[in-house]
Amino acid sequence: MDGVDTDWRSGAIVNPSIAEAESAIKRKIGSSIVVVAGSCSAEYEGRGSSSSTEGDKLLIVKPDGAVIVHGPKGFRPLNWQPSTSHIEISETGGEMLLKFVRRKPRETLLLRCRDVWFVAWIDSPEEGAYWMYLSEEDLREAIVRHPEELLGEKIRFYVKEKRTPAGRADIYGVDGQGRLAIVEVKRIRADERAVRQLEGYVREYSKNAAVRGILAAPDISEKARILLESLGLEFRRIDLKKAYKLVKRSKPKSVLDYLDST
Amino acid sequence: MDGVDTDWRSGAIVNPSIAEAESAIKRKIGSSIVVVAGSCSAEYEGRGSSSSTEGDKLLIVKPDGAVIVHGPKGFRPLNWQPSTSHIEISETGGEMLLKFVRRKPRETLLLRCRDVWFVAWIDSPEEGAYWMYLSEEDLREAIVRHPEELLGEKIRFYVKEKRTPAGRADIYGVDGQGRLAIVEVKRIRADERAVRQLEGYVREYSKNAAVRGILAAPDISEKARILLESLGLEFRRIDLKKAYKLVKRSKPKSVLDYLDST
DNA sequence: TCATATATGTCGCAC
DNA sequence: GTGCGACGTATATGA
Repeated sequence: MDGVDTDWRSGAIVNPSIAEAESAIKRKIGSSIVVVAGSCSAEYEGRGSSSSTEGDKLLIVKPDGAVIVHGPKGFRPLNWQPSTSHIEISETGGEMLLKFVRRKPRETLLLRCRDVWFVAWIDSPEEGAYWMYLSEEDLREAIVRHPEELLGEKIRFYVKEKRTPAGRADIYGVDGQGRLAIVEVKRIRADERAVRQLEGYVREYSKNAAVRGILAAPDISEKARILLESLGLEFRRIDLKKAYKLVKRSKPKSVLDYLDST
Repeated sequence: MDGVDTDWRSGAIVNPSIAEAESAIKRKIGSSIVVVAGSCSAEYEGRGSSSSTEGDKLLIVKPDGAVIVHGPKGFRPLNWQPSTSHIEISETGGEMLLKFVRRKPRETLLLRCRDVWFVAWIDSPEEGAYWMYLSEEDLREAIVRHPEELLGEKIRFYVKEKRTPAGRADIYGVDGQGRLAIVEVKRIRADERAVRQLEGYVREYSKNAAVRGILAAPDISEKARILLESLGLEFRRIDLKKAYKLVKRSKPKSVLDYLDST
């Protein structure tokens, strides 16, 4: 074995024996991000079932119990476990067995490693602040605040995310003619599901009065458009860049607030 | 620096200087799975936008151009790139910059690393065979082949995934009384969306004749059940274990075929 | 805890 | 390539 182990916040051992790998993993798991590379097979049994024969695998175990197994290709893991309630590490017949169990839903992931190429770790990893912008919530906010710019007409919105028996619609308002307008917002191209959802909300209210159903999205699929028109609903194309500028201008403090708190 | 570099199929250098890290990454990228741990910030701009401030990150770059950035928590990566068309590695002001560009859609991922904890790699990684079973397709197949065992009645199915203007229903058949039966299959607990979908397909056909709409799933949410009953649709609880046994028994060769071909 | 809705969703398949 | 629905979807949020 050719090993390196230090007092630093991270370390690695290269080409360890199975026993050495096992000991290092046991010592580091729970408090560190542990990365194990080796020639392993994997079996998963839970909501579905999967199996992979021996091949090079990269295993990542995080302090919060997240487990990720990557193969040589693709960005999606072969197997994973969002949170693991129980971990067993053992050795049998020159193989290292790693068993990750999750309860609710009951799932088990079993790794069987014949060779370990390296074990590496980062102790007590620190998280950076993270944010995304122009979320669907931001877009809703932009439409509520700037209906004329984004929808092309004046609508006074008086409630966001109103509940109805059929579910929850995005925003409700009153248009220039005093009619109720129900607006379903999508940050991405609207599909048939969005139309059906909107239809459900509109139907709920149209029992009592005439109601406009408006689908606001940057784009709409052809099938969704046909369905929407056949149901007497309206589509408003949203300019995301415009919305982004409006949100940025109207509440730039949201990001600053976040930065200040970190 | 405390480094290890060998002739083996894998290796690692621990606590390298920025220059050493850069050189190792440049040498290994493309042919190896490269794992880099360090204190980095990341910015993504493309279909969405995200930003994370300095913190411990784990970067994985695979030979096929897949890039994955993990933080200390959760099973989902902070950032990723399914395939990268262009990679730039450089050094500025004591920081290592890693820029990953993807074309179509145009996306860029920029990592800025102030410290590198380790760089590790697996050369020419080998893939094992992989398969999954009891997918939704398997379940559909099981219902088509064994309607009596799984739905509790004889239905002769004559087409799978028929297209309708409202979309695509799972399976269509004729029941004992000669009525058209449209079956929507869900491998997991059915929700309101599933009911709405089924309703759409049924409505499409009920213009011409009486049609039964059957939702087949291992479970159904309470709200979905209420909606389903109010729409005059039916629910059939599916025993997944029974379905699994039926599929395994009826076509065990699928797995064997796969094994033979590897 | 359950239910709902989003996602840089991704993936696979039909057109 | 686009369109569309499934996914071991995971994840956040509200009831």
